[in-house]
Amino acid sequence: MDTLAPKGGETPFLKDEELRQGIEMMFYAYRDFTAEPDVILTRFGFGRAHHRVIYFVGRYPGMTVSSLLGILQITKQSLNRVLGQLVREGFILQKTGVEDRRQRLLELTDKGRSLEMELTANQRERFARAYRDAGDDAVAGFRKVILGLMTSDEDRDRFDYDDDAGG
Amino acid sequence: MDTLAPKGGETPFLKDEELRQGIEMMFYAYRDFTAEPDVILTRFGFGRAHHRVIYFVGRYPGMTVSSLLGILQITKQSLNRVLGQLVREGFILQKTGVEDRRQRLLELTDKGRSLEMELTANQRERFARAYRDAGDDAVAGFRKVILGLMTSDEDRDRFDYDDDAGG
DNA sequence: GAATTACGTCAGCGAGTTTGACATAAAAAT
DNA sequence: ATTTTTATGTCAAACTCGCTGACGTAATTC
Repeated sequence: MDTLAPKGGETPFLKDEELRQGIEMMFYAYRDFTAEPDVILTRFGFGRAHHRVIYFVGRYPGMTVSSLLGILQITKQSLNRVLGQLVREGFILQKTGVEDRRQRLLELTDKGRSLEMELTANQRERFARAYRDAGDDAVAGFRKVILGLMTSDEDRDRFDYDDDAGG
Repeated sequence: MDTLAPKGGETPFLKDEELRQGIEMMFYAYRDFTAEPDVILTRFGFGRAHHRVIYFVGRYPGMTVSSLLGILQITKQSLNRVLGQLVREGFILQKTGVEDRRQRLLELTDKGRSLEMELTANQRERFARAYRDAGDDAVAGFRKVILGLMTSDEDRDRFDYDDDAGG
């Protein structure tokens, strides 16, 4: 980094600068957040898409293909290439649903759980360090803001958030 | 969403649950954060990579190719296809450096700035809303945590952060 | 019995990344 | 002045990962 200075050094409008910093912080944080798992994944011939599938199946054992599609927001064709690979290679198990036999309930095998743990360990440590260094109040603020960045309440509701909404 | 409940409902270990929520919040927020610009980009036949280039060139006018590579952390071959496209189509201008004539200093054309504004408007609004709803203290906490998620001080130093580090 | 739902699959396309090798021009080092 | 390093660009091949569109099957619902 050499002669780099953000444009508008005289802060003609503080708000814009503040918001742009938000945009950039998201970029840098996400870039670093995914970098190390990506390295592990290449050892298995997998990519980031595999990570996401493994992560969410580990998180919600017995989840359906539909709900996974709803979370990832990709097409079933895109998912199926990745998911099929994980099933064929023994990382994920599909069980026919009991109530609705059309469903294929997904869960990790031991092999899958092992990879999930290795991948997630890094990201957990990253958050543990950031949370510890920032302190509890900062963490509460972080959660408030990042939940506010999401588009849908459906996603926000996955987290126990206490907005002023709760009467 | 149907019968989805995170594994470990009895919170056998609060920490793990807290950290996993962090991981997931990052995923959902980033997914939504990029979704709408992606739609605009397809109108121009561009992708997310073009957005990043346009954004950072707009942010740091006169930046070099090297520093852009340093920020994006991709290979020059990857960058060059995207960057070359943006130059050929008149969104970005390359000027030979004055001090170092090997450098190609990058800046947006009017056309480029116009697209940059359209793309960024959405993300700025998203942050404006999230920041406003969360309040100043929460924003300060958000910044602390998300800066802590980054790997390098070099990136943290792009932001005016007041950690206890500043003796 | 017909319509809908959950899931899968074949085929093709394109963006975006990678590695590796090579080329040119300018600057820096000797 | 020559050599080495730096900044940038380019050719080629491969792979991930998303997309659209079409079609198929089994199970459920109407």
